[in-house]
Amino acid sequence: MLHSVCLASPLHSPKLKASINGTSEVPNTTLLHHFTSPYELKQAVAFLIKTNKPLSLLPLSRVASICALTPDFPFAQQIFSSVDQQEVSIWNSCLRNLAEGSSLIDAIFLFHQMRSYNVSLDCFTCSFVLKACVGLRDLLRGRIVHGYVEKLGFPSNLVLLNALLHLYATCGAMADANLLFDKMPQRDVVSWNIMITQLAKKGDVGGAFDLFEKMPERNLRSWTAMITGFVHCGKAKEAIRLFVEMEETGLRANEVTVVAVLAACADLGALDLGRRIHEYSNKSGFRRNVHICNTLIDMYIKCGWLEAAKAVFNEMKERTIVSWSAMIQGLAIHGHGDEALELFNEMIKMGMKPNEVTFLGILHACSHMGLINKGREFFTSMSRDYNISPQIEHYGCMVDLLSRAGLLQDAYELITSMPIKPNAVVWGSFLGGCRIQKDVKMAEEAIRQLGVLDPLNDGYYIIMSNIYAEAKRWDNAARVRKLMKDRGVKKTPGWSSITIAGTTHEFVAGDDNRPQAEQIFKRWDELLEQMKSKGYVPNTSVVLLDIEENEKEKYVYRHSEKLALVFGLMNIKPGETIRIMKNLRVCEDCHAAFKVISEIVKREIVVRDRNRFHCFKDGFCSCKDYW
DNA sequence: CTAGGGTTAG
Repeated sequence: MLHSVCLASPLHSPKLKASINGTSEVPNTTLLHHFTSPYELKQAVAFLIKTNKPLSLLPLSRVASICALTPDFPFAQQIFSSVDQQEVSIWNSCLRNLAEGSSLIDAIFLFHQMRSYNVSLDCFTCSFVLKACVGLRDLLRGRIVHGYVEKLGFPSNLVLLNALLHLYATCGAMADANLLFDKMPQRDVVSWNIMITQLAKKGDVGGAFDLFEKMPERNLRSWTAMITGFVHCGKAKEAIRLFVEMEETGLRANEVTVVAVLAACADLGALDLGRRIHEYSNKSGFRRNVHICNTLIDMYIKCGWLEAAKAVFNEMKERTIVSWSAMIQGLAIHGHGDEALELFNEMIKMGMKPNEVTFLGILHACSHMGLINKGREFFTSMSRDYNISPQIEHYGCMVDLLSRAGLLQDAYELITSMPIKPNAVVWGSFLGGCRIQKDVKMAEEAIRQLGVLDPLNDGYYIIMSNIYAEAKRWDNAARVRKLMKDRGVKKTPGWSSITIAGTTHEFVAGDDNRPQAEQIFKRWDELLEQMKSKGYVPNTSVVLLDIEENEKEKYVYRHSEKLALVFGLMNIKPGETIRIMKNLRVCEDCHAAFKVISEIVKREIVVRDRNRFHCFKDGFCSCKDYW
């Protein structure tokens, strides 16, 4: 009886026997579970046939994964036909592994194998292969799968439609995405979330918010997507506002929400909220989440609290390249380039492989310390030793490094010989160097290029006119300002802000129209006396107007960062660090003044400008006056 | 427990 069953089973199908012909060795039974190639699989099958055992003893998912991408696909099919499980589901789980791993191309290939060997596909097959298409941004292949979805008869499966929506939106085919979204027979919260995320990613945060307001129901992911969207589009304040609103609805932030809100805090320099979120995160058990830790590092760095960033970094059990790069970059912009380089060495020792961002931080560190040769070495080393070819940003850093250090000729040669077309940032760095070196001729070359590359950016005109003014070439300075006016370029108003007890106070230059304005001016006058006795002399060269010297002094005394500082001295209790943010670069006179003031008032003053941090303490600045 | 959406450093 047993014998006849065996005869009837596909075990003894002639085809299968034929296909394992040539395997003469009798395999070890361990091969039944540990075969790693179709060849070994065939030995295992031969063994089973010879010993009259069922093929179902084979681990089927292993059979599938070994044959999936080979010409032995039909061999696996024959095995599956003898077992009590749907063939398609075995291939599907294999497909899923590929699509969720790093072999997306293989997932696509397996899909085509399944097609050509007539496996009857189901929704899951389509779903998994769509995931691979999205990961590969392979819109064309995705459209083909879309065709199958229609043809196979599940065109109204909501999960699949959402996967297709995701595909179109992610691959930039917003027209298709919109069309699909509009004609979907029904939508759920996932459909809306996909649209919101992708619109915001494309910069259409207004469109995203429209949908967010319109959607019938929102879940935590909807809020998170919208908060992330605002942050991504540079609207950190809106992100925070939305987060507060979300909390009011009673929803609790998860890890991803926390990352989004921390990123908003980093942008705004909102240390108080950042600390609150940090506490919340710890209380919620997110302490070990690497994304969160990395974002915390960035947040503390951008809020000017380097020590807190270090503490988070040091406590991390596992670090990724992002953790290291964020910390290195943070040390660099805080003026601790030496520590940044040490950290880089430590990282290399630990076997961590640097990437292009890591080198950006390193070059930054060298640039801010004037380490020309070290910078050059790293620049060479990155492609030679780490196989990372420099991007435009790295060239920008090098041009900054060289020109800032006075090597304008070298910088110019680098610009004209670089294999990528120099952009405005590169020429802008060069122009900045020209200003430090007071090289009018080179600056004129830079501004010529910038007039084409980025004619509406006010910063470059200001620097140029500054260079002329410092050379006392008032006519030329005026000409640049007129050029600006003719081209309709508006000067970005400078502002400084300081946060006291959760309220942010913004100052613009000459601000006399606010409460406490009189007291601020009075306190400034007192300070000025002390400053002068310590040798402070106003540096009026930063004033671009051709006016009387004492008029110029009045201008510099009312710079926004000075007003913010005095306001802070009056309202923040003694001993506490004063943190100021500025949207432009800190001016030279303010820089000199802050050094003296830090000594007089015996407090630490941290200023975040648009490029870096200045930490003033005991009469010195962490940038060592090289910025 | 075979499927779809939100995350970090420049």
